[in-house]
Amino acid sequence: MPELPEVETVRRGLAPVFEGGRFSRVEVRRPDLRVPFPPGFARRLKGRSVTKLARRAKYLVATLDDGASLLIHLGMSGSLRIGRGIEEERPGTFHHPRSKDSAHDHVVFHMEGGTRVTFNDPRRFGLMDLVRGDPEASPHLAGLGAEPLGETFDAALLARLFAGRASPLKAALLDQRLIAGLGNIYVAEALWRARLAPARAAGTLATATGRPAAAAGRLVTAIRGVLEDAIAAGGSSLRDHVQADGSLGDFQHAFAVYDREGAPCPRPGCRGTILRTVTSGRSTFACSACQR
DNA sequence: ATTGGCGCCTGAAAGC
DNA sequence: TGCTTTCAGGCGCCAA
Repeated sequence: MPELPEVETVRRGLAPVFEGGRFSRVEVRRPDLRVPFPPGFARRLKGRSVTKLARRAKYLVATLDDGASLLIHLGMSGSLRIGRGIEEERPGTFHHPRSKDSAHDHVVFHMEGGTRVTFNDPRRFGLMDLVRGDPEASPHLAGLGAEPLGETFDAALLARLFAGRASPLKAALLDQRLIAGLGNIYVAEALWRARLAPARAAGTLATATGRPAAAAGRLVTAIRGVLEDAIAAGGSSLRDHVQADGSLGDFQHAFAVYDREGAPCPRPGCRGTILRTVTSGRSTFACSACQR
């Protein structure tokens, strides 16, 4: 759920608070999320300042002034709230509308100056870790594939990654070891934009010599485009979010196929209908007419 | 070595 | 109306 665009939206909302800020105290209200907090988590954060808040795939990476890094993954239902005093607002997250329940406020970062950042995660699929040295070398990030918004992500790279793979495009795109940051929603949207069927073999995007097929270029453009559009929409939802009912962000209204089973395909001239199929127990949405 | 499937976890929605 | 069941999915793990 929080996929790359949602995490980037959260990063942008949180950066003004974290960057240059210092943790006066960190409250950890349970021993674990999806995995245990590392030993001494709260103690090691206390007194540290954040020099930079970055994003890698779906991870937030806060660089600390002692050289360590705080990693935060939102899982499926994680959100971060910024507040001081009684009032709090969310910097823009993908969370459940009524999950404001403080019973799920698992971590509270108290910043010097009085601002609070509260991590809420009803389903506890999120995780936090504290790693020393280069965070890219940490177990969480080391195995991640290409950053889809990075400069090196192009048709040639995609063709190399997918060459020889018999697995469906959908599975290949969801594999974080190949391309990192896409989830079920944006994979569906990107494949629709590229007019590619989810079940098509990933290897068909490369020629026999390993060069990119035309479809590889379309897919790269589609991935970048859908992520950029979603980030732009998430950003715009930030303002609304303050008075918010907890909606996803504007981009949900722009879905072409995701969660639109039975709807007419929105592609001009296409008379197809959006179909929902289930693969590995997961919903897949696509137009059977224009996606090949 | 890849690739598919399961289960974690909770709340919303659908079903009876 | 109220209870029960299903579904959502990121990701680690296991199995074929």
